[in-house]
Amino acid sequence: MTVSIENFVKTIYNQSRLAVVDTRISTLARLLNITNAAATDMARKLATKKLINYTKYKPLTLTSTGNHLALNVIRKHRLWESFLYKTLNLSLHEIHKEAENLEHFTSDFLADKIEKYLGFPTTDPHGDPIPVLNKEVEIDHAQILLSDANAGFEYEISRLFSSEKDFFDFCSSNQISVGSTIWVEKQFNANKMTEIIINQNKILLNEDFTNIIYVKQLN
Amino acid sequence: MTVSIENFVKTIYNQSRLAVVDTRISTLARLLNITNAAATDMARKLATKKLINYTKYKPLTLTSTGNHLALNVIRKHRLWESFLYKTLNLSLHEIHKEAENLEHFTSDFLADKIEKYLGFPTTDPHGDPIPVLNKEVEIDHAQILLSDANAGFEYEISRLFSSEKDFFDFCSSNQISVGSTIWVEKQFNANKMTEIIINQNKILLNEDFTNIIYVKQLN
DNA sequence: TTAAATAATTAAGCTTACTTAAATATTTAA
DNA sequence: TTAAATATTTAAGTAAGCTTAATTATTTAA
Repeated sequence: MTVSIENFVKTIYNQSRLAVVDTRISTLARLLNITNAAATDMARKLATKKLINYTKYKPLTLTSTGNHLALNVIRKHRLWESFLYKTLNLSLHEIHKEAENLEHFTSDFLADKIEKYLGFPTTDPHGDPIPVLNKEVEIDHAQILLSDANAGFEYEISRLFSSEKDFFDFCSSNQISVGSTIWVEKQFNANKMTEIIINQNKILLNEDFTNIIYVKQLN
Repeated sequence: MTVSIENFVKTIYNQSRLAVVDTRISTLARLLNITNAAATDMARKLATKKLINYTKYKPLTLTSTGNHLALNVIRKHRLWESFLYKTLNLSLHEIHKEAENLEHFTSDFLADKIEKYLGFPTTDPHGDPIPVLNKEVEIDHAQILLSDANAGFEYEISRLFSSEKDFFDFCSSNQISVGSTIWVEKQFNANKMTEIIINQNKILLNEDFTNIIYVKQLN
């Protein structure tokens, strides 16, 4: 499989796991930085390879083979992130950028070695689950979006689901990291903002951020 | 730079460092598993990019830019080998195979981090020197080929210069590794074979092997 | 409910890195 | 020293993964 194909199925997979599923040609094209025409071409090609289900003008879905391929790439991505984070102490954004390249040039053999070295971790440093070969990724039901958290409760940050440098820079300058404890002060439902207190500091987050921060209620 | 270009200049570099320099089109084509026609094409292209000096029908040489590129790729290769060897305990051949892919998708930033993690090593687990950015690789004059060693002396193995699985399998099953001590029993000059004693075992090596094993005389 | 906006598709073309086949140059050996 | 062998180059063509431009389908908003 080529890098283009791996990135295409990986993007479909990621888009199909969002709260608002969006696997339209134009969305994939935008995320992959290619034209709609190129995305349509690729869709037709991957359909003949039985990696995706494709009906003209309809959103794309992965076949079970395509799903398997996507999970294999994502597994390697998250194992690399974990490995580089542990050994070289890179930042959350740095590990993502490097893993984005390495994921396509990693043998199953090497991925297994890394997995073993790390002690078979279940999540990467962003809190993203690391797929286990031939197993569907399970949803952690104890975990909810910060935008859905209730005011007046304490939560632990469990996942920072992003690949944007700006977001990670914001997180690190506000001590927002996986494992830290926060107090949800107020949900401004009208303007979709959330006020939290972290280490005595009040922060107001808008939905762009509260929709990618996952938390678990404490006690 | 593409993978094809990086591998092309890397191969020229490696061929130009052999005892018998051979950077002819047909040799490069064979080593890169492409046709002579493709190698000629690439030679013409890289000449316009000022990476190589190319005159029709003549052996290829690297420009200083080409040399720099080759060393950068080789540096990443050997840093990866060292890193995977240390952390994951892979074999000499396994680290080579993985590094062969990873070398092309490693940022300078990541290479620097690995180099620092390893404590700025000067050689990789094969004993191959790790180039330092913007410095020419120095030849270790204390080191000679096993084929040039003198009978009746003790040597330390300092480099196993190969990428062949068969060679590394042979080495590991005969306890030949970088750092081990050997006794050179006899040089059969007529048939280009060398008899050595290692851990009380006599082994007869032919020139294919004694021309890629480097040693340093002890005391 | 239909016109306008948006999205998706098709068609034609480009670049990279190859291929095979044919032509030409260089090297080797009788 | 020249004929044969080998090496290199040139020419034409291919597949992947893109592009732009034009066309067609779908969605949205008046």
